[in-house]
Amino acid sequence: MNSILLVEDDINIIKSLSEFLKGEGFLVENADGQTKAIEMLRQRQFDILLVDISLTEGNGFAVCACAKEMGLPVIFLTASGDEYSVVTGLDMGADDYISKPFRPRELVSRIKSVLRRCGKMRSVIKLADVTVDTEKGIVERNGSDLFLSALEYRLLLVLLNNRGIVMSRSKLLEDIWDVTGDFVNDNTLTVYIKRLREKIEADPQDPQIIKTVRGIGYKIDI
Amino acid sequence: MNSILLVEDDINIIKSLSEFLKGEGFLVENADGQTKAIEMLRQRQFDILLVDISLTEGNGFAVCACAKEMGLPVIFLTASGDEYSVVTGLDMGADDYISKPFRPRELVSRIKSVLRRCGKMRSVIKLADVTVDTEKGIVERNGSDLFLSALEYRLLLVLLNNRGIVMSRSKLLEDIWDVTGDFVNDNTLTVYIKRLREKIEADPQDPQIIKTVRGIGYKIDI
DNA sequence: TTCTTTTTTTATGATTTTATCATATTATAT
DNA sequence: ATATAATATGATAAAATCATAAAAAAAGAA
Repeated sequence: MNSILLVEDDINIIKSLSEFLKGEGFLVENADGQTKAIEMLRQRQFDILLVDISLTEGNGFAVCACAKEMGLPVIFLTASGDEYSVVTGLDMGADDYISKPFRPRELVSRIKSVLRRCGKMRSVIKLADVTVDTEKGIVERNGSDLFLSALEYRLLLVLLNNRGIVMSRSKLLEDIWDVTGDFVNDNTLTVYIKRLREKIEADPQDPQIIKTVRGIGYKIDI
Repeated sequence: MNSILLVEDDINIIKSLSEFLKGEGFLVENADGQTKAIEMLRQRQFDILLVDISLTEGNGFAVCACAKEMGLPVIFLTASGDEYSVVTGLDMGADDYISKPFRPRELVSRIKSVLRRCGKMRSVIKLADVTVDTEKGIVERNGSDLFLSALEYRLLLVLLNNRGIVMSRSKLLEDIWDVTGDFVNDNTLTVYIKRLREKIEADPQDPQIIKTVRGIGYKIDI
């Protein structure tokens, strides 16, 4: 889970954007001005800085400089057509910029792209004593590979992408086997859950990672 | 529970899509034309508008404008490759669009994303000391799961979708057991109300959440 | 090819949920 | 106060769901 510091003075944008980014799996903190932002940068560890350069308090360049000092990637949010700021921003070492109004999904893909580019994309997820590295495609316990098959891995990823929420059998079938009807035997999923549990659960008889929600499906809420 | 107004003139799409969306926990109402849609928008409260811009009656832009006036987010359903409409639609203030044919699940994730973005995502509902998280599919008290069965949960959702208004026994039977006549024993509902109360009410003998409206049905108006 | 691994299907037993019945209780009207 | 209708409750049979084992089919590797 990557953490973001969002510096923005428009309370509405803060609310909606940070909500959206959280929904996308990021850890988001807000600062409504440069002073506060710089303070937060010093106190905590962030993976990326999103800063609105049309801030009323200063123009956002100070936070940017501070972030750069700490080796943090920066994305600028600009008012549309603010060419001057864009140029200056990129000169300042901003890694990308996006002009308002933008589509949140577009922003997310830019964030991911920047994180990936500077090797900050955190793709390692811990589930109890099991580690899933989605970048490398490896699942391990105590450093030793658990050797999941392609389908087992895919099943784990789908559950992981929806961590905390119940995935119905039909959704899982659809996501993993690309079927809308029932072209694969419904029990196939059951069998795969068993196989996956046998590999990743400490005690497959009493699964702690993958929980069954009877009548609906399965979930990971650890 | 988020409510959706679906504006679409193809009866087949209306049926299948609204059925699917209901299954995803949304409250769905349909309008088969712009005039009716605008009327409905004025009468009731919705959280989001889904509109097919290839409507035979007008092109859907009028409803969109009306929705925007009311601060309602809009998603366009477009015929594939209808780029002109897409551009115009986004200019009109549509929050997203999806082109047919689309996978229903894709639509759902877009809807959720838009709702989240504009802070309208209603997924956590509090009823006295009970919390219902419709996104996660969890009902809990003091952080501990109440483990509702699939049907108990569905019954709770239907009542919740119609919070404040009395649901007649026949309507509940229709919504939950998909029956119009009396294929299920009428008492089945009574029994399930009891079971649900036993799990969610602090004192099942004196229910505070699910109220009985004698002669009609049940309601939640807490 | 032959052997191994992965994927899918089938079969079976245990468990939980669901539907129904019988009966008790409560509310309303006469 | 009593009769009647509506709802609540408890018990039980039927059905659906899930876990598991094991075999068959398909896909890959040696």
